[in-house]
Amino acid sequence: MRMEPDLFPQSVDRSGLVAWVAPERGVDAPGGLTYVVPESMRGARVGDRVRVPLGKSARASGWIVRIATEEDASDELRDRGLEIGALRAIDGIDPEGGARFSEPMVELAQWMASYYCCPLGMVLSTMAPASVKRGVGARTVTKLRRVSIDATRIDEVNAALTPTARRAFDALRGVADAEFPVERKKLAHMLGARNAGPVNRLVEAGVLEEVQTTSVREFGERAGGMLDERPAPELTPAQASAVGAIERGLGRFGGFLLHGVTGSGKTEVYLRALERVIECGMGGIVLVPEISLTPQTAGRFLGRFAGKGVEVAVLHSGLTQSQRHAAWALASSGKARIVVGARSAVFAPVSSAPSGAGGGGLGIIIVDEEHDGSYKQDQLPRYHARDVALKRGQIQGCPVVLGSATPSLETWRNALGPERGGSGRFELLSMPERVGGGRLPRVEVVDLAEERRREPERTRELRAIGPTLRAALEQTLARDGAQAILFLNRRGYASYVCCADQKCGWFMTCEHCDVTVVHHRRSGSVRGLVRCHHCQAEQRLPQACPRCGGGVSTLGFGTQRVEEELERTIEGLRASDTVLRLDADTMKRASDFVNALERFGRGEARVLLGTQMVAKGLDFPSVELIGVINADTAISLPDFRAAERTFQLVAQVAGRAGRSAASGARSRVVVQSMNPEEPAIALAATHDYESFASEELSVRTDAGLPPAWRMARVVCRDEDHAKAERRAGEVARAARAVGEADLRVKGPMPCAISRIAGQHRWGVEMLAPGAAGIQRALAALRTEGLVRSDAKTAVDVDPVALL
DNA sequence: GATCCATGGCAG
DNA sequence: TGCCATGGATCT
Repeated sequence: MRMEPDLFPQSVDRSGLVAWVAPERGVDAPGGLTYVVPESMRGARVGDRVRVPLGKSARASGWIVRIATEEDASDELRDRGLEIGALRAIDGIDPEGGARFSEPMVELAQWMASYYCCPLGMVLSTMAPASVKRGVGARTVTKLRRVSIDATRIDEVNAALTPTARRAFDALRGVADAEFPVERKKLAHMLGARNAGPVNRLVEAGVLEEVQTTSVREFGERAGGMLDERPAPELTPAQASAVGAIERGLGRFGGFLLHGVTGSGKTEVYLRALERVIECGMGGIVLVPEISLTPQTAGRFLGRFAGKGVEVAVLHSGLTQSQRHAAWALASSGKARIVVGARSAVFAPVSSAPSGAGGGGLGIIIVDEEHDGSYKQDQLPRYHARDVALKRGQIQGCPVVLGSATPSLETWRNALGPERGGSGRFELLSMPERVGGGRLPRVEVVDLAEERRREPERTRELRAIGPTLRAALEQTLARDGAQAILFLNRRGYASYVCCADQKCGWFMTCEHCDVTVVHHRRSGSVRGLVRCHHCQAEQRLPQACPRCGGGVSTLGFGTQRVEEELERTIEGLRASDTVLRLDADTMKRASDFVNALERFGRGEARVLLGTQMVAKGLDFPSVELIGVINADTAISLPDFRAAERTFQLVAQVAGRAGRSAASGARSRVVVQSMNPEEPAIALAATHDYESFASEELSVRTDAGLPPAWRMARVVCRDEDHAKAERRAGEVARAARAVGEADLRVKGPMPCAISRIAGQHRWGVEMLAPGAAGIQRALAALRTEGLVRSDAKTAVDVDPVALL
């Protein structure tokens, strides 16, 4: 038998400790793999990033998630069939980066790994930015430290020094301990030397010694950008009472729903709560949807705290790797006590502030626009940042404030008392009025069918913008400087490519996906191309119908086509550059978006036309018209949340209007719809969230759907249709066999989009009255290896989109 | 009968 | 994730 050197753990120096390590990738061993802690790593702590041997000869990075003495661990290991003597040793601390976690964060990771069915190491890996793990932007600097010298040796040392070095030695005594370790140049300057020479002599004489310190480059412009230093306004009674409630909740866990209509001043409430947290010596995290993390938003937070000497780290997608690392380090060291960022900022190391920096830990987490879908990650681990924020608040004992004008039904239900069908878990803070007595804009819902009939005979062509919206737009443009925002949730030119002959009924679909394709036009090309919005595959626009040989036509309006229509048909928009189109096709990078918003803010364009991107948080005082070109795009999707999404979208877009006193009175919101009677649209138009929510909540409760019940979904993918179906079938059968009371298992069934990028998709839905039931069922399946999340299986707990 | 390659289980 | 054992399919 051949002996591997690694099989002699007796030969490693051991500290009598074993550590459980979660390797960064793949390995789904609950609780991690066990290793011996070598003597050289005596001080190892939970959360340290280490290198470990894995498999025959490979090495992997991972995190220590638990440490115990060999004695305490031996029984447990024996139960698992492991001998302490056979354990391998940790190689050492990962030399590449300093991504270590505090114990509460490791606890959070363990909860996520179990709740979202994801290997622990993978969770930890997503919790730290790649640049922090790899040490991008970190540099090692040699600094100097004072060595204590016996008084009797002072003369001896002096004798060996040159006169300038002797003077430096004298001056050294006057330097405060707190200055060390210090950089060579800086010390020379402090000692009054003209160059590093005398300092080097002192090193040679053994009075100073070199130490290696790693630091992350800091960026001077971190407080730059748009500083919004408007003075803190006086609070409205509703704001004051919300701030008061949050203040009373500081220092322990508690959930709050700040339900405030658009323009009710939610941000000011966040700022006040943060001020209190800072006064208490703690820090805070503010989460915002990725799309609304503009300099405008960040500037509000930076501006308020810049004057108070409190640093704010902003984590946005436009940062370079080393800037991201720097921002992380700033939070971790306690220099920045407030972190503003999108989804992944929920993991920011705010709690690990050293007490010396005045950081007593995490004092509050704020989740703005909590209903926003971008808080849910659509890759492993499929976590929801709002729910992770709540768990983190629970672990670290701080309040979590969820803010929205249109809360998700999940949150709404948690904020309602049991007498109204809720759980009463959160405290509800309502702000039903706009700041400064502004009125919510009056919303006109126009019936598109009716609008079409009203079109004059001579323009029989189909237009996206009906007479009412067109007239409103022309009136707005006639007023000096007034601007309009138009919203359409469809990219491209035309949404469908089909046979010109309706009797034929052919619709062009993607070769690789079970979806229709979208027609895009390119400048300089008349025919353009068709693109699949799921796999990005492109084809030429066909000239003839492949089924009957007839002509090809296109149907439906995308933003591209509406832009063209605006410039062609609206008086006052003939000149180029007056319409600014904002969608994923024109906005390739985060900076494009920022630039576009700045241009619109300066009035360089009169009309902003865009998709989702224009619905969120924008606040432009000269906007006097909001148009929703088609409110129905989401309503017929095969997803039980279709109505909720439609309501949120219409209400959010409408809220962009009349936000300044001057424009308030003139502001109009026009919503075009084929289904004006639909409650989601009609109630959004009257800003009646509560009626919509209570109606929708009772529908969901009767149907046994979230949020009344909890859901998890397993999707099996395979190139081979039969295999995908078979694997989904096994999952469904096993789920039914778990024997969990009240567990409803639906499927196997083909997903709403049954094929994407050549992969057939079959799903299984599990529903249970509470999260615990879902968790028990998933845990059982996980032990059987049926929900191992890999390239072919996706487990989605609390899914937000069912496509 | 030997060899190639895809698949699945496993790593402490 | 990456490695290796397994076994079925294919070539000589």
